[in-house]
Amino acid sequence: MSEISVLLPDGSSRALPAGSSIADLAASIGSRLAKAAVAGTVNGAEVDLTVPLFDGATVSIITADSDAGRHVLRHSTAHVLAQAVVQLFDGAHFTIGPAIEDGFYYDFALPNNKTFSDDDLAAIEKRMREIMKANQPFTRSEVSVKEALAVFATQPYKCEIIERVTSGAADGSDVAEVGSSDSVSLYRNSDSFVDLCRGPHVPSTSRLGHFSLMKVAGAYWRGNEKGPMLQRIYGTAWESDTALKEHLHRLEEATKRDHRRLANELDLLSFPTELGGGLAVWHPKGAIVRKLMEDYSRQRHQDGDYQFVYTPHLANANLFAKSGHLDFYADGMYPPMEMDNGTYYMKPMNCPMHCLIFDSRQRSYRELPLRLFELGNVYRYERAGTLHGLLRIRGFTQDDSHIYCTEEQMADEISSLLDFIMSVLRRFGFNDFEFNLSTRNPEKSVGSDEIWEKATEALREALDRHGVEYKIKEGDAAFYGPKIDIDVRDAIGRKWQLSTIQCDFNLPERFELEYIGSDGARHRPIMLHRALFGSIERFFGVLIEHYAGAFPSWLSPEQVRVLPVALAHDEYAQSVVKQLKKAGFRVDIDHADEQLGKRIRNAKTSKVPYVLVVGDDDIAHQSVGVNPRGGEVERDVSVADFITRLAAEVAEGQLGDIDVS
RNA sequence: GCCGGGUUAGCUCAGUGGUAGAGCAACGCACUUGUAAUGCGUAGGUCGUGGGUUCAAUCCCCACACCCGGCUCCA
Repeated sequence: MSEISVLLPDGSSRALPAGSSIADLAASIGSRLAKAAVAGTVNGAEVDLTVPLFDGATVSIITADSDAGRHVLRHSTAHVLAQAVVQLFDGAHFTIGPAIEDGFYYDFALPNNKTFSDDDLAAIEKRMREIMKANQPFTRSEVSVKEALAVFATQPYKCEIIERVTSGAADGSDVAEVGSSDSVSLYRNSDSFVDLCRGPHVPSTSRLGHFSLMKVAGAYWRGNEKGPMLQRIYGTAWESDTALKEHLHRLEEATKRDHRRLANELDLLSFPTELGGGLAVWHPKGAIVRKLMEDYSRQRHQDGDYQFVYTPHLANANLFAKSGHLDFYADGMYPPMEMDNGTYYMKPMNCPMHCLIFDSRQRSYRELPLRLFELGNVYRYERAGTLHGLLRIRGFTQDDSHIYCTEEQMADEISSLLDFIMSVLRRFGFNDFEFNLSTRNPEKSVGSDEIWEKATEALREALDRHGVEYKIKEGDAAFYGPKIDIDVRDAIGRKWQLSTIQCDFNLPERFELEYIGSDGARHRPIMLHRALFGSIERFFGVLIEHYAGAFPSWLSPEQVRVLPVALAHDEYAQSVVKQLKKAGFRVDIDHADEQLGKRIRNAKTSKVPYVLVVGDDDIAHQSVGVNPRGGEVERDVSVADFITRLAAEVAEGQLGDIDVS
């Protein structure tokens, strides 16, 4: 019997009978591996477990509990979803169904523009489980384009995909479905169901099952809002029931820290219907946190040689015509107000006004870099369906700065900005940063090749100088210049885009900004836009979710709550409150008209960092019982001691306990 | 803006073609309590807004506002 030898990822080689597959290889290594294997790679390409191996191949086994393995499970589950829908809904057209983070989706078009209901979802899930129980093998085949078009004669979307791929017009999503060669690969898992797919897939439907259909939503075909609206079914799928349960549990935890829910529960702010969509009012407790955020921001900007400016909320339309924003973004601005002396708009950004300040007198190179800073209120008419609590809002406040500098100063300025940004974000408990460099989109940009090259290089240099890793987002820049975006990860690992540094070659041009150089000649400055929080509102929303509402003591609206054990201790409690207030803390008293346990509970659910309980012993010793959020009770702490400790914690910006449960 | 689902007491939510209920919160009384829910009682709602169908609408239909989940968009 002839043998072949294959190379494994650890560098070892393994002999197998000729004709062996990856499944055979896995079985020869161990039964657990065989059970966990869902696909493999041969010379780097992902393939099905059943593919026969050849002598000298480099082979790896993809197991269900790896990222690649889960991807295969999810994609295969998506196929079964399509199969179930096609079986249950006569005349349904199926389109594409990729694996995504944590799961998969599949897009369908139902006859007569029908839509799926929750009951439908339950029925579909039931059918999927039947298909999985039936243990149908996924069988791959390659057919010609002509044959494929015949197979999918009743599926117009599939035909469109096939035609796009073969005509070379395909994009990434098409290729994932089909592959990109002259032939088309199909996966058939019963006589009644076949789908276009590049694969790989699990060997049979019985390998699936730890999944759940999550929700149904509308989605445009090809993401084109002028195209047809399809019905998208989202699901999640995992390698085990345990993993599935953990995922569902994570979703529940994320719901608990939803900033809209917590903002309401903690009485921070609200979105009154009477105000209109996307507009918030800040209640006293939210306003305290906001003020602390703003105070901190102002202090840091003052230390960083920024100059503070103020500009109005309204401007004559001429200003936005000059800046070019009216041409590009009129739809996203609140409608114009016609006045006696012209047309006015709410400002959707502060930059044009800062340019006016720069241009208000002649500028010297000696003034550069000139850093103008404003907590600027702007209004953008975000489309109704896009509003999302504080994260997408119509009236908001940017911690906005525009820095005017020379080309030579650009790299240093950007580099120190990166330090500045990270230092500020760390104060708010963010330590995990990701950087993205967005480069020019040649189809949609202003400015010379030379200046784009220079600016992109300056951004790149600043990133390199910090030794941080970054992703390039090709063509993702604004039309006026390249940018760096900074994402942070929160306490439960979710990613948020917060800060941005953008180069702008457009506004200095349009406003004809100039400074006098050391050579006595006029030069055009480079303009940098940058925001650290992005918007105060959005940042606050992210902070609420990051801390799950349990703000660190320096930010907490109520830092201490004092509870007298009984009425007799009220006077002493008041004196403790007085001392704490004198020390500058935000403190409340909760009188003894309810049981102590109840009042402790109330304080805990309000997420107050420190509960102080005072009774007879404390009056005798001038002490307090300290019950810290997320910590152990400590009795007989002297008031002076507690003040010293809390003062140190607040001053050092100790970030308290981040609830990562 | 598009596709779905919603809007009932301060909050979280039940419910019905014959004008409504729970828990928590509020208020009152009793209890005076040493570390996460004391007991009893009281009050509180034009059932999002405006039309329509009906003898009768919180419930069915239409429009609008706002919210939620997605899509698209995000200077």
